[in-house]
Amino acid sequence: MQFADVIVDISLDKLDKSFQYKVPERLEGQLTPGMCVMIPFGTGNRQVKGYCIGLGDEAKVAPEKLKEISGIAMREAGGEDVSIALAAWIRENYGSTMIQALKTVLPMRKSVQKLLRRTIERTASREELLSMLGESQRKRQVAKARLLEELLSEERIPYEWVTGKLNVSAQTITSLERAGALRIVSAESFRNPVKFGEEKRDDKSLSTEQAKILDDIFAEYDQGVRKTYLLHGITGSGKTEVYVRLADGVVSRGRQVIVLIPEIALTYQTLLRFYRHFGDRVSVMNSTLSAGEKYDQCQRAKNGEIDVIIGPRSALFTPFPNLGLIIMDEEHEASYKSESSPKYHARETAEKLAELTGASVVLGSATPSVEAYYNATQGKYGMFRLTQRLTGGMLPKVEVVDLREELKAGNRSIFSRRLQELLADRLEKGQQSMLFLNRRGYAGFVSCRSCGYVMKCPHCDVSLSEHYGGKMICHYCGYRTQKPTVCPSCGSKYILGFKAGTQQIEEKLKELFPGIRTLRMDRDTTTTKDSYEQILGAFASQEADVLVGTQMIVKGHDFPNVTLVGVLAADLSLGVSDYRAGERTFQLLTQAVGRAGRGAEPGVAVIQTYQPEHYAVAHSVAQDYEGFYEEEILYRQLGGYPPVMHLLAVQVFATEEASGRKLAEFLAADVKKRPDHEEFAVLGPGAAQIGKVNDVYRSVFYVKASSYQKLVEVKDALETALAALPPTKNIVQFDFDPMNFL
DNA sequence: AGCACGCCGACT
DNA sequence: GTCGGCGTGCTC
Repeated sequence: MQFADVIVDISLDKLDKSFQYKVPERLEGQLTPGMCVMIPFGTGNRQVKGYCIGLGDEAKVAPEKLKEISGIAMREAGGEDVSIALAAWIRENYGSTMIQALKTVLPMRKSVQKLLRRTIERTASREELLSMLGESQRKRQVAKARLLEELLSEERIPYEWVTGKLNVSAQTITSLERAGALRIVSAESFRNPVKFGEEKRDDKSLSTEQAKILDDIFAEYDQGVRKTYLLHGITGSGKTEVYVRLADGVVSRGRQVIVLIPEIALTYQTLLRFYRHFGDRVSVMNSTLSAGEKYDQCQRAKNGEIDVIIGPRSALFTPFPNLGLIIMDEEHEASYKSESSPKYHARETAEKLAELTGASVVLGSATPSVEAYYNATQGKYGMFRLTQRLTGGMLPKVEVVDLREELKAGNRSIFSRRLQELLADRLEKGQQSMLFLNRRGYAGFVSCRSCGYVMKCPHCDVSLSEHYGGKMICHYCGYRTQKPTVCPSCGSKYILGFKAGTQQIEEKLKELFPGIRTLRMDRDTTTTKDSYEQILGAFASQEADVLVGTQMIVKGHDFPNVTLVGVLAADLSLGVSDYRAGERTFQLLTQAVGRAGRGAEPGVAVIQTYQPEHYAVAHSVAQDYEGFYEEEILYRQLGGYPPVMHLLAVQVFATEEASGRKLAEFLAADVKKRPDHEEFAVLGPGAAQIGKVNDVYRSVFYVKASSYQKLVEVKDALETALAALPPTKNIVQFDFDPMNFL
């Protein structure tokens, strides 16, 4: 007798587990994991669709409770089996439950019931309702009364609102429907959520560099070659135009295109380029869309009504019938890595999806991720460069200020003398400035103000973080030590944790320049979706002289009147306990520098730093990506970090501190005693950087290996070990090559 | 989501 | 006592 684990395709969170069914003899051998099946479900045995996620020959519950699978469901057009194969791959490679993986890949299914956008409409007159209300009040029918009262003031109410907030059950609604008080109306509307302007084809002529890229890629494409290309193009070199032409070429070959853009960079300017080319054959997905609108998008994609979709990470799962190309702009962005389980990376997932559908992938960036560039140098990706600025705009002049010299000269302000001088000059000329603070460093690494020495862990080559009570802790291995009172390198007593916020900068600025008009942008001032646009809009219309902000301000719009960019403490992001610190710093500095001088006036960028000689700082000043990469990859090789080696973070979340720690220790010990333990290293376990969030304690340990596949094996073994353990409330999550460290 | 079960007030 | 509404919990 064979048994199948089936996930019920009811878009309900509570059904977040698999159910076991008997496999009838006629289906034995036919049924494989990943297939869609029809099953009798619930007390009424109504037929619902489900996904078979595994087979076994053991019944996990009382066998007499098991029902039989009715049959194999029809394969739906639109590549649903591709989605399921992709979900299975995500589950295997990133570690999560199949349910979580399916929910990620089939997010639209969640809104199926909202397809029926059900609303409740009043059908009786007010008098009739009032009499009904009186009657139900007499009968103490509280639920009915609640709904009737609501109907008196509102003619139509969304169905979910009634069942949700009003807490009126379905049967109460139906009984009122029978009484003639209301009607359930379901409407399905298909509309493009983005309005587009004039459909004007712009026939910009291409540069020779651009034309060559298109020619080369399409030459290979037409020979049936499918691969991943990395497009390394400096800002303003016309990457977007290349994307549009690539998409156009693939669409004209009868296939569809997914364009991934980090949410924050999803500007109207970029979208307009695609609209001009594709009109209403392009669709945009963003987080402001309702579930119903997202469902509409998917239906339109499935029906072949659109050729191109633009959106963030999740747009990858648009079910196109014949996907031909995936474009990923700003490929280095951290937002391409999912922060919730399954913690998939859109770049790798895009490559897998391309493999499943026979598509190509184009990655683009001005500052490629070390992973992507590494793959390109290894010959895994094709590589193209765009080295010319099309607009002819001048790259800004970059000046470096050594903050150690400032200290020696007696200037202990956040602003160096040179920056103050330039700020005053810009104020006088009526030009705008941007001041950029890297807030990542806020959590306090410990450095010496006199020589720039940063306290590091002796085992991990990452910075130690200062904790309450003068302790310094390494979050990789749990090493801890007392904070020294004098710098171990030069003996100075100016060894301090670094703390400075955008608010303080704004205040200091007002002290220094009375009457200055400032705008501040950070997580505190951009709580609503609109506030981001509002602040940028206000700055663009010159309502302020200076914009102070965190990393947010280095992306997005161009401000032609900005002629000065100040990076207040370039190395703040270097002090983070994270092997990506150098890469992130280089990317941020390069982007920040690129903000200056977008208009006719030439710009200046001032980079203040304690470590002007650090390679990430020095190379971004020189705008030299290759030079940076050479040093960075060497560091990754020596330290054994991705992409040279791979890292698996095993994170344990627990409501009881001791129980979570015990589980982490048990799992780590389990990994350490594997027979192949020489092929990897285990770091930890230790407390996570943020040890407790929402009363959940976090422990973490890391497994490091040169082969990714080995880490997948370790993860599989851990999953097996966990399944054998008595069930606890503790949650274990896996994160491969993590971007954010817990 | 849908369905059954058990609880509780109302009414012949 | 019984009827019917209402909340809760389960669905292999």
